[in-house]
Amino acid sequence: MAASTQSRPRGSGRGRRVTIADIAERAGVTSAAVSLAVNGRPGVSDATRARIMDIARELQWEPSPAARALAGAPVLTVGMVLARPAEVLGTEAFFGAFVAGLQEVLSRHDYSLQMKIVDSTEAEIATYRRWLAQRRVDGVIVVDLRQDDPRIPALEDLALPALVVGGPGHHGSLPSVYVDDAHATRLLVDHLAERGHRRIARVAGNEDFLHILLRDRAFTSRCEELGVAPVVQNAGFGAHGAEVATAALLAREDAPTALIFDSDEMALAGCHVLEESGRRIPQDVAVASYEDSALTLTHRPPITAIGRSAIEYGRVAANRLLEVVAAADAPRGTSQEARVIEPSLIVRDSTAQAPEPWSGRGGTPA
Amino acid sequence: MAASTQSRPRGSGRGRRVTIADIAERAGVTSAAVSLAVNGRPGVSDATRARIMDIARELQWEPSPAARALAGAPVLTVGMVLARPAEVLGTEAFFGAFVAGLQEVLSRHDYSLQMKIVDSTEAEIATYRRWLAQRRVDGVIVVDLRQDDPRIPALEDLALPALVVGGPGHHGSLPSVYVDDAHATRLLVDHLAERGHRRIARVAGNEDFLHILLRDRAFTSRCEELGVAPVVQNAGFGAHGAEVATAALLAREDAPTALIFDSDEMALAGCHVLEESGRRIPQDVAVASYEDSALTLTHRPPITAIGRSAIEYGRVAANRLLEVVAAADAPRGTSQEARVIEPSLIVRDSTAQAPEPWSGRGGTPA
DNA sequence: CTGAAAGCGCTTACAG
DNA sequence: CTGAAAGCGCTTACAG
Repeated sequence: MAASTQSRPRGSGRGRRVTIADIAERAGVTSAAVSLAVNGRPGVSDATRARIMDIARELQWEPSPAARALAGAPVLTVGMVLARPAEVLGTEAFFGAFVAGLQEVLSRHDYSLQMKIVDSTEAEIATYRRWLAQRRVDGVIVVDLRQDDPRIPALEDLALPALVVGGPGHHGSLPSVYVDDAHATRLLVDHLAERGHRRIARVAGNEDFLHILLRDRAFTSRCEELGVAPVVQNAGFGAHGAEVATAALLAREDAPTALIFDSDEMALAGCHVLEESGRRIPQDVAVASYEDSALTLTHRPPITAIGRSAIEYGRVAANRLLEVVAAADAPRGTSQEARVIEPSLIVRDSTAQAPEPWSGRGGTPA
Repeated sequence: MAASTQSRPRGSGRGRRVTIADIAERAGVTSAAVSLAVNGRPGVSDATRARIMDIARELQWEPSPAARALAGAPVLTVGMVLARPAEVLGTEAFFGAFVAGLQEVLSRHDYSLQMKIVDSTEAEIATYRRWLAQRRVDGVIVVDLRQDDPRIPALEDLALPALVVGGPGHHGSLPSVYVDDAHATRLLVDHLAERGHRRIARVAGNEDFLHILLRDRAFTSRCEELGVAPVVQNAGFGAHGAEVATAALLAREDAPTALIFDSDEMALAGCHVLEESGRRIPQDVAVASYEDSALTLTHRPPITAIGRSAIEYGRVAANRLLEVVAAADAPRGTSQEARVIEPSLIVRDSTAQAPEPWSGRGGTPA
């Protein structure tokens, strides 16, 4: 190893680190001048600023985040607390993609994302409180929004810049970004109705989450508007729930001719049940998913899905959070507003065909 | 909002924060004594320590990470740089699960994970250098190990505690954790050979990565030991590559009777091609995957897979990294060693059956 | 076991 | 535009 073997200061780092004092000495100015110069603030002449910058580069100076934070500057970190077990997060395609999108934007702005996994909503709120007291983060991003979520009043009280992912509604006075699930629902229902389906079922995920609830409502009301018979089958989350739910739907006398699943994982699981039962997709049953992914694309037939890219969702959330954090320093601005992501429908073969006429084994003809 | 509207110190936080000076004053000791007490270090009597702790709790004191870091204490953060676009990361099931496993362990130890996405290996190395200079992290975790990886010598030089995920070999003098891919390969090949397969193909991912290369080698040599004809079909990563590769294999005169895929995503894509071509799994072709997931389990038939849980891999890596970081403070210990994760084989229906006798359309009979 | 002090590397008023 | 200083909240020697 090329590193010096003599004992170095605690932690790490080879030799003494370069500080603004070193730069100041070389430049023949005070460290305050250096601070102003490197932070692009007025107070030094252009000539001195240039000289200082050159020396900083030459000395390979890097600012100390700790010193900056201690002196009151932003810590350039945002936090996200997850009150779900690693097992659940790890198996959900949405999580990885969302985080990747967040990271991409945050990294570009020299921000980092601090994540923490806890096991209850109370622990989540306690973490926000602690992060604020420690000045560990400049803001937080709140996910998995629920109806009447206790985190919202807690955060409103805390004066910690926060962005809620989810809505509309139920995010109190906090800024939010969300995908318009009602619109997505209408896209799906309209598409299936157009294809001639008159009995459409929704295989619904965990209804604790607000967006699931919003889909339920939009689904029922849109079906009714179109004179279509809506069925909502609760499935909890995950593949297994979707299998059971699909089987239950198939067993009905008036079995639906089209199924909409809340996630790509659920859709796949449902498809397998359909195939096993001998149904063909889309000839016997049409299938669509609220979540697009490599899986929906790869499946045979490829599955019609809502093009809400989780990566893009992450990017939008990160950009919005950075705005919110920046606004927190400024005089109270108009940062409360929500931002909506408009979903699109990607039509694929799984809904390519009209349902075959029902050969009278019960159920109301449309 | 209940928060005070009067101007508060820059950043955030309501009112003046509680410091060890406040505790010291209340307890009638110096702040040094408080520091010793709250950090569980000797130097204060048990009685004073207890009194100090009580007051700290009462005042809801939280240590300032910035002040601690500036004073030389560990920053309680580890870093991970990813030199892959968010798009790729986001669609890979492994990433989310691995991160979830890392986070679970790190969170429990009050460590946080700092991630950064860059677009080249050079940028990755530059990031390590910068993080070290800034004292931003206590250590880093290196993923996506390649043959003769330039990051290894760079990190050996940098005296930044680092854990390599990958191996064996090619991690230089750095500690490493890895899944024994050679062993996994033998498990798969042996299983298929036992089932009577004599023409086995490996649909291989991106061979830039060391673990893919190690699988290739182990695959060929094990097949030869067992008198089985090995075929390695390069597919790059992702679903599309796997489809093309599978189709190519099926087109061969001596088409294999068993296919091993490098990931669950690839396996699913391959299965769809098989199904489209009219092949039945496992009657006509057996399928196995190096990566287990909800998808391999949900598929019909369920797919035989290596039980290398990405979440568990993340947990092991996190624990090992924490050891490495702790060892960096201590006199140079024996932290260079590698730690191996032993994979297991989960047999499912996709390999349930012996291949049907080859009705003489070419190829060498076994 | 306890006290008084220096120092970590910045930023931010406040004088000149 | 520039200088001298205080302060952020800790930890760590170093004396008593």
